[in-house]
Amino acid sequence: MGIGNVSERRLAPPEVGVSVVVLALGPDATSSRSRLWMPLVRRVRQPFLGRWALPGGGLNAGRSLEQSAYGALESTTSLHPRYLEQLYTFGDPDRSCGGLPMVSIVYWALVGNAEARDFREGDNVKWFPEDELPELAFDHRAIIDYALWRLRTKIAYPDLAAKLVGETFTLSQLHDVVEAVTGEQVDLANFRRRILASGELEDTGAKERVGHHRPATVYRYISRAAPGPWNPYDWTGSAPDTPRDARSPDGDGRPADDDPLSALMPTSR
Amino acid sequence: MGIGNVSERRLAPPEVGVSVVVLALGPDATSSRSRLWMPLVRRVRQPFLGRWALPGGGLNAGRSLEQSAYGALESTTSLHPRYLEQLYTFGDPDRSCGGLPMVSIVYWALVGNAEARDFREGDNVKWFPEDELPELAFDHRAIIDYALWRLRTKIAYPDLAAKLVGETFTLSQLHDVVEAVTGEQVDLANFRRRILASGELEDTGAKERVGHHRPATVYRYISRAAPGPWNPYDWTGSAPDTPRDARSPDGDGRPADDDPLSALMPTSR
DNA sequence: ACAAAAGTGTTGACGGTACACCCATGC
DNA sequence: GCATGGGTGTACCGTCAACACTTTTGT
Repeated sequence: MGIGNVSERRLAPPEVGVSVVVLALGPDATSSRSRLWMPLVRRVRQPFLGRWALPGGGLNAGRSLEQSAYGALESTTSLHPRYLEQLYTFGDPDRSCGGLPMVSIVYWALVGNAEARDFREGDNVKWFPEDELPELAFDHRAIIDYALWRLRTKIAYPDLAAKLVGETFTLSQLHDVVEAVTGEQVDLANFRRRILASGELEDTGAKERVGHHRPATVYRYISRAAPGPWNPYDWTGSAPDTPRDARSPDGDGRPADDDPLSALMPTSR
Repeated sequence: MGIGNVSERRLAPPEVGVSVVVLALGPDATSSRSRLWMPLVRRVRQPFLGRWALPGGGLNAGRSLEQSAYGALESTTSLHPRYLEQLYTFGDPDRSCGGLPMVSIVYWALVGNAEARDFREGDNVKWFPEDELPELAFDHRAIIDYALWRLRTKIAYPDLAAKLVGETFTLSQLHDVVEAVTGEQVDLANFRRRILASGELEDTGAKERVGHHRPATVYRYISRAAPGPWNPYDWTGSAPDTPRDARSPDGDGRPADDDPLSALMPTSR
């Protein structure tokens, strides 16, 4: 543990870890609408002992960064995200707050309603609504803001909303998610057409009645994965179904600044 | 965060470093057009001794990641990029090739014609055209492919093309850059309109005569950066892109472009 | 019949593409 | 004049927002 004095620390290799910003839909006390919640864990060490922080952990040798993120999330919160993507790597010196230089590879994740129930709440692990966060350790507040920005700019893509809402859903539910995330109103009629035209939704045949009105057809998200050599990991080896949708680098007309990494990562061979 | 709030770090800390994919325009032996070139350095250690690899280095304690990338680039190639952005962090176990676990925080950079002349070529540092790369060390080939993909999908934004071509330029030059990068033909008339309509170009008043024909007006890129400090809650995703320059990090090394990180990085204090 | 949500049709604005056309310059 | 690249005009097409409209359900 005790690694010498300050001057020695500056030369020491930096600490490296992964952190995860996890986002899920939850109730809004007032408006009956949904809003975003995220799990935080209380720190049990210095610095920032007692402060809330993002779930995270060290790198597991022998596992990919993504697997490490998945594992860190599972061990701290027992959550199994439906979506997991690298966000950014932070490593500026002044974020270490006097400690060792600290590099955090941050992922962001979405969990559906079903998965969110796996969550084990405790004194040191709790959900917080996105707009009522406590004081956070390190620069985690800024990281969260960035993750939220990323979600809001990408939520237009059907798959992201689908990850948040769950396995199957009606178009109204999907629509509500988008409105809850962006905070803006979206014309339902046009939303419906756009989404259906994307070809990424499949009619399950089921119908769902919300009120006592006309039932809505229930859809499922289908990944239009490239037929190529795609290796569906299997982050944990234990997760029953963690279908991460494969998105081909160019296969679809998606301009997104998204990652084709899936296809070119060394594992894909 | 990283400082294992849960499981202990089981193994030795991984090696951490930065690497940079540098892209610049250069001549094409045949077609008189331009194509992309990039500098590589020959490894002088195991593993992959003698193989070509991306310029890179370790993290400098007391410096931001971006500054470390900038510094690594300067010390290996003496290049000063006009644009520098974090690309992705690689850390899968099978990229270490039997050595220690290795995490590479990869940046990508653009240098203009003027800056490219600072380059010191040597036996162990050379430019290579993008489509005639030698065998590369580690997974650097895949990393480069990803950086190229990123460039090609983002080149539509005027600022990127401007970084490649230099301080001032004619619309034809800018157009040539885009065609060289994407490999596709772009209607010049429409290109001109689109670019000018973006409001990111400014007429310098100068004219430039290439052949013995009508002189072309010379433009300069002007960043439409929002004046004043951003409100972290203002990102509502409206602005898809906020151009920026990568300047010498002793000013302020700021990250990325399509993201608001610039505003929230700890250094901004 | 009525209310409320599901789902459809229609229109018009806007942005981008294709391509014809005029302008400036040196020979 | 004529060749060459710089620069403009215009018609067309696809996409999407706005919003009126029809359908299906339970009471």
